[in-house]
Parts: sequence; structure tokens; C-alpha cells
Amino acid sequence: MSGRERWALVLQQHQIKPSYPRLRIYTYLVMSRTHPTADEIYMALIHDMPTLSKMTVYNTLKILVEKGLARLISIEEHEARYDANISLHGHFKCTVCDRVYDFPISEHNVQVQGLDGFQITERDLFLRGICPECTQSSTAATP
Amino acid sequence: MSGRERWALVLQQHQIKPSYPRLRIYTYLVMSRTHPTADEIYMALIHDMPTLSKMTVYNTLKILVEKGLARLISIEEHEARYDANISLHGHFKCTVCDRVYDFPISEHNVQVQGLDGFQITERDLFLRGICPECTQSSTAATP
DNA sequence: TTCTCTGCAAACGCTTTGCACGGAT
DNA sequence: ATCCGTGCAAAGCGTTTGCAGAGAA
Repeated sequence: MSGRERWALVLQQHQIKPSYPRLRIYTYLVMSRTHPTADEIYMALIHDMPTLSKMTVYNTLKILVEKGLARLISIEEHEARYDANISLHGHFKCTVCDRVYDFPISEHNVQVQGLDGFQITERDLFLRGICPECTQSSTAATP
Repeated sequence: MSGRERWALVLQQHQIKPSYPRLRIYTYLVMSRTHPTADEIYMALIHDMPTLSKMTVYNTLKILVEKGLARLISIEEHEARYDANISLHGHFKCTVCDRVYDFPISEHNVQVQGLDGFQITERDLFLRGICPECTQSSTAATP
């Protein structure tokens, strides 16, 4: 089974009709490790699919989130990023280069007191700061 | 010392000129426990201050965040919420009533592995789900 | 006077809405 | 023939920008 077929099956299993645009968008999201925005996905696919509309990207991403195949990362307001990795993990955003990194977390990171009676459906641990690469280039630039 | 004077002093200590609009905005943010948006702050103050502009609210909030007197909560994209409580704590957002609750967290909640070399400046633990109040009303409505 | 703050108006960018075409069943 | 997905155009909303007038030092 090819990669494309495999993801088509995943879509079907989640009650999403695997149309060509949807399949391409989902496959791109799965492959990419950069937590792309809707616009970045659109820009990456428009070369291959000249008729693709940004609308379809928005629609598809919305469906993927609803069906639990993707997560919406709102680590920074005004930019909605998406992640097809739906397992428990944290996100670090570099405030210099704007890249978003994954890092492993465990249950005890998100185990909290004082929320008795609250039904928790989503957990996000967001860190912000400067990544090693940007730290290095800034110290190098300041001799 | 009145409450107003006290917050004026805090502003001064953070190199923010305590103009009347700034003082009112900051005082409102400190008193409110609802993590208001810029628009909510504007709506709350416009009755008392008919000449207040939304611009001034945006400007003031930006300065407060820069100077470390407030935190920007991006628990939900497309709405920027602000919190004058800058101590370590988590946020829970009810997806039904949209309220944002505080809850206590400790250092071990945000202690993570795999980020050696990363300079961390901000930590956010966001939970989403349904609050007790909304859970109760929804079960009551489903007999 | 000089500098900063305020606040109007307009622009901006991302996202949503309304609707019509087209392809699949 | 019907239904659903696609995608154009336009509107919507929160936020930012440019600038001018007012006020404090």
C-alpha cells in the first residue's frame, strides 16, 4: 500500500471522504513537521494543484480538527497553526525565528489540582523563548 | 493610599506614565478576573470615559505586556485575552460558555526534558473542556 | 517649546459566509 | 437526479498603521 493510499484509508476511517485536495492537504500535514499555517499549506500545494483554493484548505483543516485527525495550535494569536501529530506533546515557539518545535511531555506535566468537576478534553503546554540556533547566531553577532 | 494611587505607583515603577486612560485600563484589568479582551475592556470603560478610543486600549495593553505587568493569553486563536496576574498559573477555557478559569500549577507541571539549549521565557498550560456549571446545565437539559 | 499620549480614519490580514458550478453516486 | 465538495467573490472582524491635535513637562 502506498503512502497516499494509507492516508486515504485513515481519512475514510474518520468519516472524511478522501477527495484529491483533502488527501493532498492531509498528507502534507502528516509529512510536515513545521506546524504549518493554512497559508503555508496552500503555498506548498498550489504549484502542484493550480486550481486549489485557499477555501478548500480552510475547509479541510476544519474537518480534520473536528474529526480528531489534527490539532489546532494557538501558541500565538493571529496565526492558526496545525499539527497532524495528535499524541500528547508540548510546543516551543522561538520568538526570533518563529519556528515551532515539538518536545515530549508526560501525563504528570498536565496533571493539575483545583479542577474538580471540570471535563478536560484538550491539554496544551506552550513554551516560548529562543531556540539554540537563534541563541548562537545572536551571541555570534555580538562580539 | 487609595487603590487608584497604588496602581499608579506600580505603573510608574515599570516606566509607564500613569495617564488617566492607562490607569483606568490597568486598574480594570487588575480587578477583573475574567481575562478580558481588548474590546471587553473598551466596552466596560466607554460609559465612564466617552472619549476613550479602542486605540488607547490596544496601545496600553501592548505596553503593559512589554513591561511585564500583564500577560497575553492566546488560549484561543482570533481572540487576544489579557491577564494582570503574572504569577505562574494555568488557564482552563470552557468551550461552552467561553469563560476562562485560573487554576494553580507548580514548577513540575512545566518542567520538561528535551529542550537543552533552549532559553525559555514564557510558560503556558492551557486546558480546554466543559466547566462544572455548563456540565450541570447540559445534563439537566437531557433528562 | 518640545515631547509624549490620545484617538480618528483608513488600511490590513486572516478567516468566514454566500453562492454557483461540477463531479460523483 | 441528487448530493456533496470545490472554489470564486465579497464581507467580516480584530488589530495595526499613519497622522494630527491635545496635553503635560
